[in-house]
Amino acid sequence: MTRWSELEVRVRRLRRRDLPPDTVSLARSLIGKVVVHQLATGAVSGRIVETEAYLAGDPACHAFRGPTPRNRALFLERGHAYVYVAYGTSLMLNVSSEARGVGAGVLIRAVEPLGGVALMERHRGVTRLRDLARGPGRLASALGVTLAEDGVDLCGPGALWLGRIDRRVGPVGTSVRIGITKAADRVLRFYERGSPFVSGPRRLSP
DNA sequence: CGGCTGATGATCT
DNA sequence: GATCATCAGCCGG
Repeated sequence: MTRWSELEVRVRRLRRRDLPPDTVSLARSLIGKVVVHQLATGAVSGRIVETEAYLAGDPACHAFRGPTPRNRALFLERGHAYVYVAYGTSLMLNVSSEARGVGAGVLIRAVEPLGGVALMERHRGVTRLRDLARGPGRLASALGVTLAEDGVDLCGPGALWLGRIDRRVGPVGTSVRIGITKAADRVLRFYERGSPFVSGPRRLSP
């Protein structure tokens, strides 16, 4: 019989059928779900508290101008990782969100640290819990996500996967997306109200 | 805490 | 050559 330490939480893998088959529903439904990464040095995990939807036909979506070497993972069936480099320094973790051939995804912008906190602190070089994975670049760093994870199936048997835990999800708020210039007025950001682990200016997360 | 700035390099035109 | 789905650090209130 498996024993769970007091501080550890049971996380069950999400199957593809657990993911809503459209981008907006997926972005909303990922709030409260969990990202787990099993590394050689240990497992890290975080509870998703903030996402953004990037739709098919959306000028802000990287897939807007069609497939390229960078964005090809956005065109995979929903539930695959799309990882890319932003501003030359930060990696962004997304989940592809539509049928194969349709380019769209959900950016995971922030997680509440769950397991492997010491390892995440090491990855980030900071110890303040609130700052470990608040913001998409920090999140990828904390979870040890690299370009090697681009295109992996998050619903498969791999080391990087999505899960759920038995815990209440607070009310989900919405706002415009952060840090973009195209289609900047569309309300496609989702966050858990009241979570201190959400990124962005406070006025966007009342 | 909010606002601003410079660093930084991959990606595509 | 332009454009970034960002971050850390610094400054003022």
